[in-house]
Amino acid sequence: MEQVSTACPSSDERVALFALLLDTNARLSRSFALRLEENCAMPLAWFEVLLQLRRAPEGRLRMNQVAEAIVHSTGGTTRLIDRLERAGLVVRELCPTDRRAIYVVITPRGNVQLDEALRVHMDYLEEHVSSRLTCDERSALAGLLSKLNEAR
Amino acid sequence: MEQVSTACPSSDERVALFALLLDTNARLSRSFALRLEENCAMPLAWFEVLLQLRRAPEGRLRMNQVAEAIVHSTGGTTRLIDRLERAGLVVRELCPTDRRAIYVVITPRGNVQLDEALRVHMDYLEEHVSSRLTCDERSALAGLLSKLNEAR
DNA sequence: GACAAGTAATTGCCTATGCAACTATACTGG
DNA sequence: CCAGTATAGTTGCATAGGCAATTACTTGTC
Repeated sequence: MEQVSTACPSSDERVALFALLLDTNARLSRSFALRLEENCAMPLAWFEVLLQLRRAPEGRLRMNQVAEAIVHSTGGTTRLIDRLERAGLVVRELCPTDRRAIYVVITPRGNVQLDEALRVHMDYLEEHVSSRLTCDERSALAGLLSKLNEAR
Repeated sequence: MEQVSTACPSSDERVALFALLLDTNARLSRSFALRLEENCAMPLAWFEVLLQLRRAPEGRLRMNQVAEAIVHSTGGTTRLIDRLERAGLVVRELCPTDRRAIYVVITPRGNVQLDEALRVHMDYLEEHVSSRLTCDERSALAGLLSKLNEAR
């Protein structure tokens, strides 16, 4: 009647779900990152930053907001933005009301590159997402991920 | 009638879904990795390897299977297994029928540590998954992720 | 207004990991 | 059986990223 130990949790349904999430994410990001690198010579992290900047209401974010948005440490974000700035895709701007803060702003060149990357992204999504999930399934998935992702 | 450019895809529903997947994964793995490190002094990658080994039918996997299972390069996997072996959690075993191949096998010590890590994992899942998704929602999510994750 | 505590960003240092080159072994067709 | 090709794993090298310490600024308290 009794299982190996604490009811053998390695086959628990939630353990499997967590593993599946990691796995799905790893495979999709990996294959998309590869395609993005091949077609646009752009690392996935750059794409994430540029996308977050475009989505931001003011079209700009502060360093710590970038870090939060892409789930990086602030230290890592500093260097990531260094690289993006060196590539001319973003610029740092001082904040007039708080001299500690720095805004990250996308440049025209950054916008062009993001548009290009988004075209590649749409093709990728067509192949890897639209072909596997219907529109209803996609919105169901989005809803579930949102719930799972809720801050406490 | 016409949008900014290719129909402004940065707000496309699928783009958002992809971003949400990255984000959810990043937040959950980060917070779980932190907890695992605090409570078991075990990196998330070690946990993934040990879990995959326990799930494997024979209780062992070859190097390339480990790499595939955890979505790492083979080079990265070599060194990851180096570290796990140095910590005494797995051992490498020669394959009698193919002298190129190497089996990775979990040790008793590895099993003990994995059990401990699984307890921490279950607590984590209780807090972060069970509290946000019902059982039905979890299985719906698993189904959707599986479809999305399907190899072509 | 001065001091303590809090916050934003950067930096030093370290580790993990990817890619490509390499070695060793296995398979395949003549 | 040999040559050529494919496969398994490891290594050199380079880079991205985390953590903790640091600097600079701000806010709150008296």
